[in-house]
Amino acid sequence: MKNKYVEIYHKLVKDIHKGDYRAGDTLPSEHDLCARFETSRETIRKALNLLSQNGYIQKVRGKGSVVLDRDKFEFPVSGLTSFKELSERLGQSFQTHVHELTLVKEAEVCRQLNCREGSHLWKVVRSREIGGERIILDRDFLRQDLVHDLTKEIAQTSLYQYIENELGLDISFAKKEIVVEPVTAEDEEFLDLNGHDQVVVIRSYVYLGDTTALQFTESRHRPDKFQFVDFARRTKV
Amino acid sequence: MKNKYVEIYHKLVKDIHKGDYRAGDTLPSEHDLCARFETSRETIRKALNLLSQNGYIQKVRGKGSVVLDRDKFEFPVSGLTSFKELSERLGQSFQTHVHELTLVKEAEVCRQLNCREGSHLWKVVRSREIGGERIILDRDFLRQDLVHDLTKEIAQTSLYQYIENELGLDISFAKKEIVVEPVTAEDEEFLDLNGHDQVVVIRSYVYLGDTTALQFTESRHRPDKFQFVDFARRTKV
DNA sequence: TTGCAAAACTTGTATATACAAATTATAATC
DNA sequence: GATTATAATTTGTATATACAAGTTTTGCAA
Repeated sequence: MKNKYVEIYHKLVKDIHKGDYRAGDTLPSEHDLCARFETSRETIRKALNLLSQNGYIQKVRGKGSVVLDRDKFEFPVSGLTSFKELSERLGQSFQTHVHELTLVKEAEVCRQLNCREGSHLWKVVRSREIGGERIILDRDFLRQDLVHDLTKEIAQTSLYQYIENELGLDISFAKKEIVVEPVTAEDEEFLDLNGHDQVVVIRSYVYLGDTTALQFTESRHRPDKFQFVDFARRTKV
Repeated sequence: MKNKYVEIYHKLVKDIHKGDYRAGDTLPSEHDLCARFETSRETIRKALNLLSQNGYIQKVRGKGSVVLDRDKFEFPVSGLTSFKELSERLGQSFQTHVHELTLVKEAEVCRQLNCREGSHLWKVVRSREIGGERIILDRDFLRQDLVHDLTKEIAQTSLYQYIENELGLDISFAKKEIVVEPVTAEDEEFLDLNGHDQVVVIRSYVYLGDTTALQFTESRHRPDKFQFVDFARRTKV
């Protein structure tokens, strides 16, 4: 909360969620916002660009910044969101079971994370229980040279929170892939599959701000409980 | 191609694809790019921000703009990409079958597109054949007050191209949802399901630059041929 | 009242400057 | 040679100005 334009962004997001501005309304003009926040127009425009990128507003030249209806996609699986953040938004009772927490050497994963083939990786296998059913199986591989110590308690609460807040690592971006695959023996062991013979698999490579790879994650979801919601802007060719 | 910073963005994208800059390299500094393109630093920074948003580079303070490895996610299903653009990238033989092209009144869809309940909608049902198999079923609803005329030929080639280039409508953003659902009778009729009893469903609402809703699309994919690849930046809380 | 033109307003682009913060290269010192 | 301090390089933030382009409002004239 040190940058002025990020602060203004958060303030405006809060105002929209509060209902001060409703879908279809226009925000105050950039000029007015300059006066209100006592700052320059470029700073206001940086804040508005953040709102635009995250699907809160659509800027229309000559008109203003029109507030969009985000209700329908208030499922933030889109960005880089942790299971804990997701569950909290859902408001449902959830539970994490840690099935494995070991140091391994996986040459293939090492190669994809750009670390030495002989180096150690944390392997974490967790199932996620929501509403009494185990519907998500997470398999994580983390570079041990970046995350030295890891406990069952941390794996049970929030990996991301530990990595970002405790270790101070700067998680910055991820590449992810979503596909559908047949269930494995491990899926059958740790999930309540309810007769399903396929799972939705989200594979992610997570990177730090200095572009070093940190983590590979495979998140396996029971199909009937899976939903991915996204806001996408058309990239003009 | 009128804006300077968009032009610079395209030039740099082309250079990266050409191999002038490889993954791990740093681009020339902002100062150097100013000199090369004979422009101001802010203009260069706008171009670099586009590269960053689209996953081409990661900016590191004090260091420079590091080129990322986009090879693994060169599947542009992520943005707002049409089937035609997708197929061309895949380089495979593809074919579109138009099964239905009618004017209908669907109160439910009208409501979600924010148009009068009585107004007409184009309903387009198409199957997509790739490599000899019909694996995608697209069901489109378009507002007829915005797209007056529609022919089978247009539906067979590219709706987006017609809408953007011929009609001059400015497609700007979309909300989309990805879920897995059981197959319907229509799926069985128009798709080569190959024994699958579930399909991946992508529902999208497409909007114009002035925030008016244009289109609702339901794209149903055979699970084994479905892949969604995404680049996501962590939105700092 | 109606219609048109002008003005005012709003966002978009381009440029310039100053300083902060992080990294890297250089030089000096031990 | 190794370490440390300094300088140079590079990106980040904040501010300011000027003009372009699209929309809305105003006001004048018929």
